[in-house]
Amino acid sequence: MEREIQVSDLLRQHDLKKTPARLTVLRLLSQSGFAVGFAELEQALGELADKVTLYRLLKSFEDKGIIHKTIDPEGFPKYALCQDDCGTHRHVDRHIHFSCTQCKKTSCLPHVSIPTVILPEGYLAEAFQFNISGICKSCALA
Amino acid sequence: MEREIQVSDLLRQHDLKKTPARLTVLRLLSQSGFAVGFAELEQALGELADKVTLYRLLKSFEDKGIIHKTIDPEGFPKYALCQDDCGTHRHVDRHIHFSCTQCKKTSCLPHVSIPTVILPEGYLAEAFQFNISGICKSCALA
DNA sequence: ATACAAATGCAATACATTTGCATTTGCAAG
DNA sequence: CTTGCAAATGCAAATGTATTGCATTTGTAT
Ligand SMILES: [Mn+2]
Ligand SMILES: [Mn+2]
Ligand SMILES: [Zn+2]
Ligand SMILES: [Zn+2]
Repeated sequence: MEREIQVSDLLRQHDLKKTPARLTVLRLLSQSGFAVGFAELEQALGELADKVTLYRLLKSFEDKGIIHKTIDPEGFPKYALCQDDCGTHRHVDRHIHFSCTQCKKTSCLPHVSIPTVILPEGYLAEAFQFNISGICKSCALA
Repeated sequence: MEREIQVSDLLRQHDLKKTPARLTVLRLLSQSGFAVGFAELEQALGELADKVTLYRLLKSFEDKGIIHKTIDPEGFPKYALCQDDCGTHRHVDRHIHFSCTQCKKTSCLPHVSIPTVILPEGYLAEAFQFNISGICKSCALA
């Protein structure tokens, strides 16, 4: 019940009511080692909640700084729990994403150091979005 | 007429017929220093061509390796001429993109060197997509 | 000038996401 | 344990974006 308590707390901390749909989504995201696509979340919900509800809760989670969205190289949005100190309408997800061209899974890579990009004179960097695609560890071994 | 000849050649080289819509799009892309959004291209075409035609010609340009598409931080696709040696179904657009949060313009930065990202053991990088957002040169000065 | 494949226009379709509104539900106060 | 109410949800409709089918037009090689 360790994890259950964690996701409940996450909701309470952000003034969001504890509903079955929200708990299911947060549980899946906290257990999966990957960024999860809409379809997979929808399937996990099953009859538990409508597709519209999923859209809405994802939106509110994102607004609250609980999850972040990343677009994989094929254009599909993937969702993952924020690991950094994100807050309401303030995201600081400074990490690289890796998408496997074979298994199509997207991973957050918070331990990979962010390279410094030297921009031309006059440009001011504020945020970035780095996606690397290739073969993931699992697929490489198989 | 310098540029006109260039875009005509571009079409001929890729076995694409020289049509008003295609010429207009290529001229705009070759003149604009930025990656251009669908809406702007559509406006440039005016009555000259249908929206569907624009979708189709962009698709064929991309397939042929004439243009590449990049998704800006707000999710809008932007199109730009390929600068590297891309070919039919073979893109090698290895450059960084910069999107200004103020003027919303996206630029290709072919002269910015690509940083080396050290991935965890077992991962094999094949391609990347780096987008930096911030304030562009023009907006910084203004 | 002719012929034919390629390109286009228009309508219909497909699909993803958003919105409006009536109903239900979580939760806090009494 | 009830009650009250804002928050959350379900369902239908609306929106927005991109694709497809098919009849017609157009570019270009001969
Ligand atoms: Mn991430
Ligand atoms: Mn580019
Ligand atoms: Zn994989
Ligand atoms: Zn700018």
